[in-house]
Amino acid sequence: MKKDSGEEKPRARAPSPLASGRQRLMEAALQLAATTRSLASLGLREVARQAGLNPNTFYRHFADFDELGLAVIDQLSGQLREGLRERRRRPAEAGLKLDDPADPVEAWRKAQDVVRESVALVLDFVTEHRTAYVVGIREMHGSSPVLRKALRQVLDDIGQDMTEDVLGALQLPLLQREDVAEISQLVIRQMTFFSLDYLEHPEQREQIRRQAERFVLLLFWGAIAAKAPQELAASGLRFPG
Amino acid sequence: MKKDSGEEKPRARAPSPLASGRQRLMEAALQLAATTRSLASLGLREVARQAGLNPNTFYRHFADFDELGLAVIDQLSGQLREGLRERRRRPAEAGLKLDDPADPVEAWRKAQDVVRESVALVLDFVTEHRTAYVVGIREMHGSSPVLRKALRQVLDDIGQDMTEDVLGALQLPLLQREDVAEISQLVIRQMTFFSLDYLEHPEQREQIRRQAERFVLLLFWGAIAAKAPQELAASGLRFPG
DNA sequence: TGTACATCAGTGAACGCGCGTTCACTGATGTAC
DNA sequence: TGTACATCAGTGAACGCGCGTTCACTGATGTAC
Repeated sequence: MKKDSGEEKPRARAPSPLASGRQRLMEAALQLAATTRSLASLGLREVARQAGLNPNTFYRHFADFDELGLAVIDQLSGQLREGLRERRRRPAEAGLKLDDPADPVEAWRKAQDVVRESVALVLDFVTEHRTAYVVGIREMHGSSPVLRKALRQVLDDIGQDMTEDVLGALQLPLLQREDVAEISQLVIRQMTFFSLDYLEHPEQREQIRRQAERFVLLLFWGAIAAKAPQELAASGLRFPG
Repeated sequence: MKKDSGEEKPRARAPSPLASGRQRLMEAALQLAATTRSLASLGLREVARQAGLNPNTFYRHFADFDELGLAVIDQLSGQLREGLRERRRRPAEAGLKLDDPADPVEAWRKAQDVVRESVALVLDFVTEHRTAYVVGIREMHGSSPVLRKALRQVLDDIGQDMTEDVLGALQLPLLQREDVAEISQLVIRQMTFFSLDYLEHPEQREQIRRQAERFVLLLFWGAIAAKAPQELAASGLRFPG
């Protein structure tokens, strides 16, 4: 024996064919959920057919249909959040210092650039991962409490990532972490609407992109003005547009 | 003959049993959609069973299942929008005049009251019409393009109602109609999240209510501060909270 | 007014079909010794 | 190293069941004349 016996059943096995049956079933389910109905209403045979497999092969990988649904959502969640994280890795922006008397105008212009880049990142991302995104949003409002909760959590996690990003990239001394966190959640949620509009109306993409940017800026502007209207007025900053 | 003949087939018939078969089928579908799956994935026999009718009776009222889906959404849309309209009818509030040097503080306090009442109205409404609301939001993100479009339209219509309300109840000389319309759409969309949170977490209702109020105020504050930071600072208004 | 007819919601039986699930089997691959 | 065995993804046939849909029928009610 190579190892002490009795610990646990040897489980290590070569992953072998990378596009395994399990993966093919999950991709088939995602594809069908995006184009036909909700995940929960898909049929076992329907999914197996789409994956090019015998209906019974399903049982080699999943005990029942719920298990496949959860596996799909799990993978999809990781894909959404990790995809966004990866895209976001870039040199941190120089800080926006609203209380820096040197050049608040230039600082605010830089903040606008950050917002513009972030909005573009999200919209490009949903375009690239359209299927996963559409299904994710759909199931977030679907009838399965488990999936619903999981996907709400994904959205909140993304909101937390955004909070860290903003705190890292911009120095907004007037806003505290909790203010930024609140705004981040509002922005992430609103972006689900902008994103779906963006996907469904390719001819209005530029307009939707601008609306989204304006919304984000409006919230930050409002939050800063709520904290310190005097300082904002004194800075001489102008809201864009 | 009682009337000139040939005009058109006489169609008038007594509505007879008010809870007619058609209505019972629609209510059964709505109930099932709220608790099990999406409208599109319901079965004809399933709905008939829930309605206490023979499966064939379905064909007396609808050609196919899509027709029932549309009828349900139609009724639901009217219920949502009309319900909100009816609740809103009340004496118009006295105006908020930010440029009125007399007492902008008092005017802003009144605006806060309006926001508070409006948010409460929406949250009470969704609690009361929970089934219709949940299904509506679900189908707005569902897989049927027809239903999706119809429900987005409902949301936009409600946004327009809100725009008229705000323009009627508050006098915000710094904001133009298009500004208010933009904010209204953002608020209505964000309220779908607040509303679902509100329904699903009864123990956090007061907190969610406050978050929603704060969001609305933040947007208006931001829009005013974007247009006229100097005037806002000069007015001496303080953002609540 | 009566009478014959059309309309319409609803019923029950029957159909063919696709579904989820079970069973017995194959063939490839990793593991024990 | 060879050999026997366990594991596992995948197959094909078969099952009983609920589905959507069709057909022929009923009984109530409104309309024509």
